[in-house]
Amino acid sequence: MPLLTQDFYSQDTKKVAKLLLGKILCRREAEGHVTKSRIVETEAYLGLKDPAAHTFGDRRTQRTKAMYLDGGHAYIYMIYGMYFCLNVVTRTTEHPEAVLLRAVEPLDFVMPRKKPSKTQLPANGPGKICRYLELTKNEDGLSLMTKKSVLWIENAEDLPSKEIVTAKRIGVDYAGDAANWPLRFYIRDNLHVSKK
DNA sequence: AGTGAGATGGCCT
DNA sequence: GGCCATCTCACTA
Repeated sequence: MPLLTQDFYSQDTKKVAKLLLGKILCRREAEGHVTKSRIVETEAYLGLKDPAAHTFGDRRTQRTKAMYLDGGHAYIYMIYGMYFCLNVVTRTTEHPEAVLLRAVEPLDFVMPRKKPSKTQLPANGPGKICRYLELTKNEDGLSLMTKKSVLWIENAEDLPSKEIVTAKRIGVDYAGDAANWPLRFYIRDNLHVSKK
């Protein structure tokens, strides 16, 4: 499958967040093997005018530098001192916006016969994605638009809109009314979506 | 099944 | 010093 290009990532952030559902996140391991996962849950962060976004009010800091790159780069930051979260930067340098990846479905996943264990559902949360794919600050700012990178996203067929559920974002209660904005998207009935 | 605390560090005022 | 775009485990019942 072809990679998603600059044109794709430059679009409206909310649109990109929806379109990313079902697309294939690819991670090249140290040995050259490529781990592939399907994106099943995302959240849009609308930059300058979004109180929940790190770039709210145009705050340019060391941490948010990658958000000011063109669309199609990774923004990875540390949270709670021990986890990392992976975002896809959208739009252009004047619009520091991004899509948080909240959950992916490992493509070699096999439905267990009995009860699923925690280790069989390893990437159903933003911190768990980075733990699963071993992503850290080292990968912050990397391009997602070339296979020469260690991280990229391949295209896949767009999902029908009835398979997409829209909801409030998680963990942003501090952001006032913005906490209620419908900017979280996930694939209906997908087993790998993060739990409430 | 539901609640609560602790881990742990960088960023921001 | 306080607050996080989180996760896990221990505790109640």
